[in-house]
Amino acid sequence: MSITLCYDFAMSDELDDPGLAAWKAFIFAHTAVVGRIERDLAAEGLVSLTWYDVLTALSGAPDHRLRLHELAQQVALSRSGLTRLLDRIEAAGYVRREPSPGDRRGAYAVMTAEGEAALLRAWPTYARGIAHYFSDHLSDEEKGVLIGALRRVRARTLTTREPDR
Amino acid sequence: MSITLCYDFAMSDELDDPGLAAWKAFIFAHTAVVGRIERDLAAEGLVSLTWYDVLTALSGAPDHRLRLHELAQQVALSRSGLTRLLDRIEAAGYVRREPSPGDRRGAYAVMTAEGEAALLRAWPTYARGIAHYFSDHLSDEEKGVLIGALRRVRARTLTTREPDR
DNA sequence: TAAGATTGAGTCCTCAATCTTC
DNA sequence: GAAGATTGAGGACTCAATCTTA
Repeated sequence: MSITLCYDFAMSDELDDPGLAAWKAFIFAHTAVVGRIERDLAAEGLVSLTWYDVLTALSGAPDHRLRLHELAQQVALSRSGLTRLLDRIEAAGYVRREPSPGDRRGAYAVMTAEGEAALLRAWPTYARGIAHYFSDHLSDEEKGVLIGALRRVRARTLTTREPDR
Repeated sequence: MSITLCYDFAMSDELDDPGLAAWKAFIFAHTAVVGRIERDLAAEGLVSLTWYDVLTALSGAPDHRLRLHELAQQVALSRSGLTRLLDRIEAAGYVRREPSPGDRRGAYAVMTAEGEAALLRAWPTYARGIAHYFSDHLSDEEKGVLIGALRRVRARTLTTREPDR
């Protein structure tokens, strides 16, 4: 992940100084906080953030099941990446694959009871990490600004469709 | 990287709702924007963000050189991770290793002229990405809040020393 | 032909063990 | 023994090619 950046080079025409400073603060903070939370989870033998994401996506889906390609999109992984990730999570017993009734090409990932239990086990240390490393250091006003600004940023970059890949 | 999260579980004692919403906005935005910038750089055959970080760290260091363990820390990589990364960047001709005069155990990474050129080539598309996907969508006030809040978050999580690893 | 999923090859990271020098 | 760096083994991701079904 990006830690350091650019810069004593000529500034870009399109990018101003506060814009660059905000970007640096953004990625530096991300690296620090996510790294710390990952290590806390690992230290207690809990599921990693990636596994957490998969289980959460399933947890929020109807019947706790999702088509593999939908799941891949939700966790921002390539299809093949998801295939292998799911192999590991399935081997751990937290999900199982089920054939799709209507379309014999496809499959569903379904969360098991063990998966739900793993999610619940991990949540307290995850929540503690978010609080201790992140939200405890923000005022209510700052939280509001972050929510508004960063949701907008995400929405705009997702809708700025690229050439297609 | 973490895309999705927790929750319709019981909230944590320590984590309030706006805190969680801010966290989600934060990591969702990061995934979207960084992913997009990485793809833009790759599409033009430029150095990845990781290589960029290494070259930038060297660019900002006295004499364009840094001890390997210092460099590892600056780019948030393990020592072995940095060793291998540097192998690749060195093979590309962007850095070279030099023995440390005072301490024969250690080595310096030194940026070459080619490395500096690669940095300069990548900067325009990187800057454009930061502007288009991130800072163009923020008001001046929001930039100010992000800078203040996220610098504080990073500083606190870096100083909250952990058991040591 | 195309869509869903998997496999093969290759990249890039980590931890633990090792080698060298302090 | 400890610090700096590398190596071995393995985990986890990507793109491109493949297989199956639509």
